[in-house]
Amino acid sequence: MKDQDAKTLSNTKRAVRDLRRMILSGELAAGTDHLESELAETLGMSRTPIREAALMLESKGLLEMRPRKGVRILPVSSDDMREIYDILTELESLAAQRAAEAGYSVDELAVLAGSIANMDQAIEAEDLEAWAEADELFHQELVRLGGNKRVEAIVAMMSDQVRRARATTLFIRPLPVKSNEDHRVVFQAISEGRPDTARERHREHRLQAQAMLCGILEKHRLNSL
Amino acid sequence: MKDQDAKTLSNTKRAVRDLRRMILSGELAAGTDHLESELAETLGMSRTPIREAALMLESKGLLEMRPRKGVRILPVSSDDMREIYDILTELESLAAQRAAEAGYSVDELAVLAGSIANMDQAIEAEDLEAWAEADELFHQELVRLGGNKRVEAIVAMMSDQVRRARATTLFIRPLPVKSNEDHRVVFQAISEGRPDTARERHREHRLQAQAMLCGILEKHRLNSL
DNA sequence: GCATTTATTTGCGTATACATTACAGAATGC
DNA sequence: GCATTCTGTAATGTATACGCAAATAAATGC
Repeated sequence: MKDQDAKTLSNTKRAVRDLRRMILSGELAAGTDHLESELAETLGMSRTPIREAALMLESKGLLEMRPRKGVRILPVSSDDMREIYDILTELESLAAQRAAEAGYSVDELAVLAGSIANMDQAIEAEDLEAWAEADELFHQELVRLGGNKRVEAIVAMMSDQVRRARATTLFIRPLPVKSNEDHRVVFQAISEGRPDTARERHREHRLQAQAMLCGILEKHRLNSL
Repeated sequence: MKDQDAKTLSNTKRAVRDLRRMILSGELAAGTDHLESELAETLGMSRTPIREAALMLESKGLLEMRPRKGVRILPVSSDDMREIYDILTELESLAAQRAAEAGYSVDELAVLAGSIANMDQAIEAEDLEAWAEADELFHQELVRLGGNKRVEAIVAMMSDQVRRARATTLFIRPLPVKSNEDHRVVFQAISEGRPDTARERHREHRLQAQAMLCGILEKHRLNSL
């Protein structure tokens, strides 16, 4: 098991993990305030590791520490979503390009291929949760193949901020059939070593996803997820 | 004055500011280790705010906290530089595009124009320090005009990591005459509202800067700045 | 009754003390 | 002489205590 909970893991790291989990799951709702001492009690530790964890999550953009008001779970507006998707578009396109340039073997592209297969399956079964998970893995793996650790870190950060919003929009948006088509084309370009195509097609893919998502958010007046 | 040192500023914030300053100036050299207690004594405060500051600077990529070894000032290799410039290239190009789309007035572009003028002056006077400062301002203002706070934050972060390296390469590199030409072209495209041109020209500008800088670093075996 | 001032409370920032743990070096067994 | 275990120490991780400043409640003057 990976549950080295009270064991090797420091309290600070546990706090980071647990708080992040609670934020992403909505247990700590966007826009709500929480005293350091409350959180400390909830997680069964003192304020010190809570503060340290909060500091880290603050620089990851998940929350904000305001003197006397407690830590505030940051909501994500549709404007925020535009900002985030703009960044994801640029950096993931770069990753796609670099992955295509790297000339990976079929073997090395196995995870990417697997996630595409899983998305296809999920669509067939109309299992949106499964699709979302596979989609997440596809993008994560794509970025990993891009070979830029900093890009990886930034994309992971942005993805965290997006995750809550996606949970909401997942069941409003149209079935992502077109999306799967895009993934296949990008994959093809990478495996055939065509950087420009990979970059450009992935870019278009992301721009469409952004337009769709922000469109939904604005239409439904979902403004602080 | 902006020196609200012991006054309104908390110790943690002072520590962030001072440590950052010490790292960028080289007073805390890349690759060196420093105990929390040492730093605390140096800055005249207890370990608590030092730890909090270190945590923040860690997530900005300037240092690393390793159990028992102290705080390590992260060196920047030429590979790191490639990663960073790849990101700067993408995000600044986006900013240039967005700035051109925004249709700013001459007035709103004053800072940008001013920094270009300063660079011209600096080149004429062969004052490289002054040129670097104006160049920094140009890029910072460009990103600000792009109107994406997150891009601004990321670029600022990456710029911090680059700064030490530039101090070293500044006097090895050729006089940045071509660079100034590029800035003018990008500025022109922005003021005339031509997003594609702004984006593409700035992209080329950055790619050339990257090639030049990484070339120098590798040639001179400067591998941990 | 309203405004202004004064208490009081509450939560954070920071210092400090303590527990923990990884490493170094000594000591012991073989 | 080598490996192994033991023990001491140094630096971190965490709890706790306390002062202070801000927010709220109470009280006083008008």
